[in-house]
Amino acid sequence: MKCPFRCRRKDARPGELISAALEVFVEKGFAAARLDDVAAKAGVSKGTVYLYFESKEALFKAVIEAGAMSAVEALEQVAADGGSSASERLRRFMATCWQTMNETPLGDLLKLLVAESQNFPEIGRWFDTTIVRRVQNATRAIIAAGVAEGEFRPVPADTAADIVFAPFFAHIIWQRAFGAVMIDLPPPERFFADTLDVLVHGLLRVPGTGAQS
Amino acid sequence: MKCPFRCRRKDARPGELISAALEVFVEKGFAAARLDDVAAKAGVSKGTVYLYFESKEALFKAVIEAGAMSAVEALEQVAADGGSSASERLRRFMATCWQTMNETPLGDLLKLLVAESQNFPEIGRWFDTTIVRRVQNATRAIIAAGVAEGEFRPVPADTAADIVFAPFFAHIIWQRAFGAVMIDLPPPERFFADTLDVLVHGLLRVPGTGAQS
DNA sequence: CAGTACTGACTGACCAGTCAGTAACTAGGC
DNA sequence: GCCTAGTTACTGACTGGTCAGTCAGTACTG
Repeated sequence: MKCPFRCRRKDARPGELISAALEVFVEKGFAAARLDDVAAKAGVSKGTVYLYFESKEALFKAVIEAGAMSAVEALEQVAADGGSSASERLRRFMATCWQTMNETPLGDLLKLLVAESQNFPEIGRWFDTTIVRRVQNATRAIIAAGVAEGEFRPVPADTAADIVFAPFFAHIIWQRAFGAVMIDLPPPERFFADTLDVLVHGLLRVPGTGAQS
Repeated sequence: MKCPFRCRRKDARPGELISAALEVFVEKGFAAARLDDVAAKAGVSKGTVYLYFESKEALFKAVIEAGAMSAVEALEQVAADGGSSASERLRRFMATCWQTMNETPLGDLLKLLVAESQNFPEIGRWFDTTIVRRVQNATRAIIAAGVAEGEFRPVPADTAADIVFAPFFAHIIWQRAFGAVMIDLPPPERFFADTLDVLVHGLLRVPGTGAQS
């Protein structure tokens, strides 16, 4: 179990390399990231990277897939949730998304994709079908139900879903792009609570009904 | 005036190079952008780039500054606008910001900065003080006034300002990152109108007052 | 013909990707 | 237990391609 130097751990390597690569890619971007840095961060030499991944691009794809898959599992559970009111379901769903974004690498991943998807359109498309559509459809369904039941005022569900998601997306990206420079960003919990409050209030036909905070 | 080939136009070059560079940087990112491509797009050879800019990084900074400055001027005018109600002022201010983002290169610039600011923290800081603070403060002032006059419900002005801005930021970034891949994004005008409607409704103490669309 | 805007072949650095060599483990014979 | 031959995870010096940055030379201008 103790491996001071040059130890052999075939099973652990891919995971270690992927998480090291995620860090470096998020920090530098794909083009500026050096595989020597990734290897060093994972405690191996560059040659080892090529034992487990075909190329830099293959490593990049593996990083995206690994991160996204762990996130999809977390999101999967919430879809089947049949809670009381629409605003209640929306609150719970958004809370889970927010948590997933911040506690899994999905947030970092999103920032990485925003920066790089122009150079990797296939990955952008894959991300769209695997993650974005799923979350979008779930949000739309909740809002559409709320509108149908008369709890929400008659907003177009697809646009409203985008609007609900936007502030959280913005915070995730902004934090990761400028967080180091702009120290006075609001704390995540407060941001989440206040934002959801304004959004739900904006959707409700009878204001004050779905309030919580 | 007509310059078929190898003509001399000292005054026009910097501007041409900057706008060519903006395109290439936005498309590829700083690290992956090649100066040969920038030069070709501007209709000159790579050597010419170095007659007007010290280095690739200097060109990058020039791109940012040129784009941001043209935007600041456009925003400057709106601040001194003393229009009727707070929701009216907010609508007008956001409309100008939205227009500036889409009609000047500021939107492209923002996407570029999101992708690269980790590698250029000074530029991130500069952008923060020159653009972000200004817009943020203007938005906060409008919302704070609306709250003080009782038109808006008592939300924290700083957080509310971030919330108002987020959807537009998100749309700008999303469009530029994934626009080519996801064809069914809402058209900008409709997105703007619907979003502002939900947001203003969410802020108002007496719903329906500040409506327009 | 003097001055200058511009060119494009060249250099040197950097880095993705390779591969001959090494160290760590394993199985089997004693 | 100890040696040994075979296997495999890992290393790091090396290669080849790419590209930022240079500069001697060219073509246009007045």
